[in-house]
Amino acid sequence: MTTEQTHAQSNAEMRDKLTQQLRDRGLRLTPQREKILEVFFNLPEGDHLSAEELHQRLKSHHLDISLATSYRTLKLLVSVGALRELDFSEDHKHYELSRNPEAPHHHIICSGCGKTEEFESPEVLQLAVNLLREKRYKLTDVQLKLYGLCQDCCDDEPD
Amino acid sequence: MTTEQTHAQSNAEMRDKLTQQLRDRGLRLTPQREKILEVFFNLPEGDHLSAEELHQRLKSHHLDISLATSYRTLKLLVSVGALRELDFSEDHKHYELSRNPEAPHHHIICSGCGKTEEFESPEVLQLAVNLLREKRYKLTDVQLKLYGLCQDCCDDEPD
DNA sequence: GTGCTTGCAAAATGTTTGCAAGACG
DNA sequence: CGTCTTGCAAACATTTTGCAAGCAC
Repeated sequence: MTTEQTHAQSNAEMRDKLTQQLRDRGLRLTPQREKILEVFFNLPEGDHLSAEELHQRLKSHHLDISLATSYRTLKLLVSVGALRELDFSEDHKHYELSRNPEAPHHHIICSGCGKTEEFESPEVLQLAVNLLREKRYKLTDVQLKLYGLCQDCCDDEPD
Repeated sequence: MTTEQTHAQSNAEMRDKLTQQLRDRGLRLTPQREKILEVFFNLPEGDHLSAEELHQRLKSHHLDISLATSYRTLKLLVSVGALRELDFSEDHKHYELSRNPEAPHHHIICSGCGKTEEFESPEVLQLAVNLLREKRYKLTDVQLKLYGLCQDCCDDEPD
C-alpha cells in the first residue's frame, strides 16, 4: 500500500480496483452493483445508509433493484473492502464507502436522538496499528464510537 | 495499568447502587432481575453474553426466566448503567457488566473466527473525554473496536 | 452452455409487544 | 388495592435463502 497518497482515492481509481477485485474472485460488476456503488459515491463524505435506506434511494431514482440484491451487494462490497460496515446501537447496520482505509473516521453518537458526527484520529489509528502488530493480527478496520447525549438531548431529558 | 482501589466497585456496592437507581425510578429488583445480574457478576471479567446466551445460562441453572424477560431486563439494566451494550459485527448484541465505567475496555475482534480480546486504553478515554467536552456532549460510553484477522485465521484463509 | 446474478417469496433471526395473570409494597 | 412484572404467544424488523429465470463471458 502506498503511504504517500494519504487522501481518498478518486472514484475512477476505486472503480478500477474494485472491478479487478471482483474479477479475481470470478464475480461481476453488474448494472445493479454499479448503481448501488453510485449511490454511495454520491453520498456526502461521512454519510452512511442502512440497507433499507439504500433501497429507498434506489427506488427514488427509479431503479428497481430488489431489497435482497441490495443486501447481497452490500455484503459483497464489504467483503472486497469497498464498503465499511458500521453498527451504532440500532437494530440495523449502516454502510459507507471506504474512502480512505488508511485513515478511517470515527463516530460520535447521541443516544438521545441518534444523530451522528464524524471525526478522525491519527492517534487512535496509530494505537490500533501498534497493538495489532504486536498481537499479530492483520488489521482490517478501526471503529471508535463515542456515545453521549448532545446538548439538545441533555436539555430534553428530564434525567 | 495500576491496580488501585479506584478500579471496579465491589459487587455489594454495585448492588446497592443499582437497587437505589431502580427505586428512584419506581422499579423493583425482582428475583428474576437479581438472577440475571448474578449471571453477569459470575462472568469472568471481560466476558459478555447475548440475550440468547444469557437465557441458556439461566436455563442451565434451572432458572425458568422467559426470553422476553431476559430481553426486558437487559434493556433495563443498560438504561440504569449496570450493563454495557456491545455490538460486534454480528446479528445480535452482547452485554457485559459495567464494572468500571471510568475506564471502559475495548475490543479486538477477529473477523475470521469471531474471537474477541479485551484491552484498556487511557489514551483513548482521554481523547474521548476531551472531544466530547469540547462538543458539549455528556459522555456515556466509549467503544473502540479493532477488526482484524488473528494469526490462525490468516493461515486458514486462502486470501 | 456454464456459472454468476437477479427477483420473488418464504424462511430464519433477533427483538418487541399485547394481554391476562401474578407479585409486591 | 394500584402498579410493576412476568410468561406466553403473536407480532415485528431485519436479514438470509431456495428456486427458477436471466444474463454474461
